[in-house]
Amino acid sequence: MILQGDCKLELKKIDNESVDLIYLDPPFFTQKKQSLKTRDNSKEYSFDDTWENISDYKYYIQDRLIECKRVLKKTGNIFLHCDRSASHHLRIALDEVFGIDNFQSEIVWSYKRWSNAKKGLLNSHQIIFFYSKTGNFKFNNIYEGYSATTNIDQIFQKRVRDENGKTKYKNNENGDFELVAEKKGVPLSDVWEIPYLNPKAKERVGYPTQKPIILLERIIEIASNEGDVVLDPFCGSGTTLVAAKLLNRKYIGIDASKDAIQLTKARLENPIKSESQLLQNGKDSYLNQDEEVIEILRQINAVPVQRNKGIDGFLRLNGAMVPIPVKIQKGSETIDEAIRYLIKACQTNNYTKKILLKTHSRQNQLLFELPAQRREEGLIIVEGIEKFHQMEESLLTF
Amino acid sequence: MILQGDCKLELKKIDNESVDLIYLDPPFFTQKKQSLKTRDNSKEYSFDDTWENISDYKYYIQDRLIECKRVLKKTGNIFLHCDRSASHHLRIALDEVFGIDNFQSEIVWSYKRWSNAKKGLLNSHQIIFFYSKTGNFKFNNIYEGYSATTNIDQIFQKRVRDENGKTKYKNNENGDFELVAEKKGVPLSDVWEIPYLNPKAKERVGYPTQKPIILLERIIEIASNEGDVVLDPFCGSGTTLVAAKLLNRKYIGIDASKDAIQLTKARLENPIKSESQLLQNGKDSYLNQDEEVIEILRQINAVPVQRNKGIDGFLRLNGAMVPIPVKIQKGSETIDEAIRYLIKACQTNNYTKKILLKTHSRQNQLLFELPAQRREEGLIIVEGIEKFHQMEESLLTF
DNA sequence: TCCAGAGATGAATCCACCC
DNA sequence: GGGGTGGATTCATCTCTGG
Repeated sequence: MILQGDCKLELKKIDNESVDLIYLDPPFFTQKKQSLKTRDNSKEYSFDDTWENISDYKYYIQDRLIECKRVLKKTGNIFLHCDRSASHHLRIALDEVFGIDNFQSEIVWSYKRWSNAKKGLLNSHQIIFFYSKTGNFKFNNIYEGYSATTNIDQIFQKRVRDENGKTKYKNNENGDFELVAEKKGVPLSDVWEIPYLNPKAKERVGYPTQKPIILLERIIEIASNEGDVVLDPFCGSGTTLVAAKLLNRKYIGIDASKDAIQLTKARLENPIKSESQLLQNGKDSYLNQDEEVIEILRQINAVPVQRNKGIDGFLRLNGAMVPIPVKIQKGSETIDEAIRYLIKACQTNNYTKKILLKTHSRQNQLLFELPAQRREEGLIIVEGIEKFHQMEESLLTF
Repeated sequence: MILQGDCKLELKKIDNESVDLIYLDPPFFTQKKQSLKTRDNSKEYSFDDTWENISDYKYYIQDRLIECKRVLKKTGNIFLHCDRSASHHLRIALDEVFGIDNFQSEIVWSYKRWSNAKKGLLNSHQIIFFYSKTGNFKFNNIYEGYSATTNIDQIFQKRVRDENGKTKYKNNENGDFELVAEKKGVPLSDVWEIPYLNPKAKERVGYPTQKPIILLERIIEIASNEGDVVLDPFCGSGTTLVAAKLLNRKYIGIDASKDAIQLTKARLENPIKSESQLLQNGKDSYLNQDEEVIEILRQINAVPVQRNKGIDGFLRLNGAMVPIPVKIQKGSETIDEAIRYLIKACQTNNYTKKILLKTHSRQNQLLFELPAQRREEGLIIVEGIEKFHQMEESLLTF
């Protein structure tokens, strides 16, 4: 079900205690108008969310939270996605409406993001508060694997308390240990590292602040079951509803904007979910350099580059990375091959210099001479790390 | 300088605008008395922190924050380490004392922790608020390496705006790109993954809520310079002061407890910092299993175990891990060697069963027969994955 | 001195194309 | 066709300028 209008009014159409899970991503407390055009410039979505002051904003949210509480079942849960500038006020509103005792978690959604020139730390997380309606709330535990540093042997051992009341692992009269029957794994943490929705992702529909489907899926999975009713009173582009549909939950979405409603309906008919390489393979799958190369790069104080066969790193000058690419000749490469890879990788970027660090020479390469054409292209061959350090100053001019 | 007493009074002894950096880890808002004994039970540190209600607590903190603001230089910074149950109230106190505009960051300190049986998400982060006294605050940018997925070639390119005002990378008449001079790296994020101080770390002095030195070092590095004055009005075991000393900052510590002051003084004379393997080598260094083994474990639905030469995993029954260790015979191991490793790894834990999955047999092992003694010890040799699946039901009884 | 709006920023990561 | 890599796109941005 999708409703258009202010959720304060629209929520009144929903029965008492009929919803299992609510996710809200309310407008932020900003003092300026936000807008963003879609990629093809066909549409402009904007928020005209200006409140006089923070307490107006708090009341605005609180009013709607009260309605949310009414429609929520006794076993229901609510997740409030917060704005960094007002999260503390929102939590106070939640405390007042749902009660301090029903606070369950402060979830940190952490991600990597393109940076900006801001003075200070790069802002790369958002907060989601998780409250329940009562102490008897639905929750599906998800377990993850143990950390590689965990001594898994030990956690199977039963424990006892010593004379001071501290627990220790128990061993029986033979010095052996007694075992517990089973371990389920590590419960899901409240810090979630989920990649930010990439600017180029197909999943993107051109709506500002669009959330990754996988974030909503996780919330829906832990806090509701199949067939349950999921409500999003500020549904925007409809990510929550798409996730709910994919997980076989019923859904109710509300938004004040006609455009948003239209977009949501279209998305529900054809839900697209990005298949993130990063999520599927893990970030380690991108690391393709062997330790030897990393070590040489460290010795010449270069920044390592992954994801590129022709360039292994860039040089550093006064701590900053400068556009002078370096390739380290691999054990399996002849000098000719190494040159070819490096030149190819540089062909569209006209670096004034490119450096090949020779690490070995085979019999048939002793007489190798660098062709004039290559020298013109700025290719410099350095014979080993020691030589590199001798030449370093001249190499770093460009 | 180290002062004993309530910091509200002791702070009055400090001159106006004389401190560069303040870090506070105030007592938490709990309704019960906290206490913890040292490892050898020789001493008991306790907090008698009970406030009637949250607003009493807020005023208690706010009073002290006002004094903090007075002693802080105009270029100074303050970091407030929060308790999860009161962080929102503390931030409101900070807003009131330092001003909303001087809010710089909400830092998330995230760590792995012993799990508990709590229903819901495992609570594994703490919040530190970072406020400055004015807009002109000290800040040392720290840059980190680029993500492995970043296209480093590209970020060296200059850009222009297209007709719609969107930026794109610029190429000149030849189709080549123009380059920017240098890149510094990725600014430090506001989510810090720092291992929790291990209960057995040398660094531990037996004081409750002790923080890792490295956490304090990072704060001190980004927000002050050498020779600056660092103040901790609730210095506890003195971690802040130790970190300040190690980084050549001057320090002032205040604590109400005589024991805490004594401990701090002792620590300052002989600062010990854990050399965490985890921190130095990164968590990937613990992953010592090759992909082949991981793949076999996946096929037999076992939980992989790192950090152990004799046990590669534990079996799973109905999704939960059970205490039946498995070893996968490696390509380089004879069956005898594999048995020896497995038995050795199991010697202190009397697992009723231990399983060796044979993956290959060499000529001289075709006639191998399991000695009776080994069978008594519960060792079962399974010849390959297919065989494992045939026997699975019987293997999983114990 | 303050505020609004223009202009500069900068790396993450998915997509699409190319061997 | 499948792995590799060049390219596109983003900002509930951030900073700076000018009135």
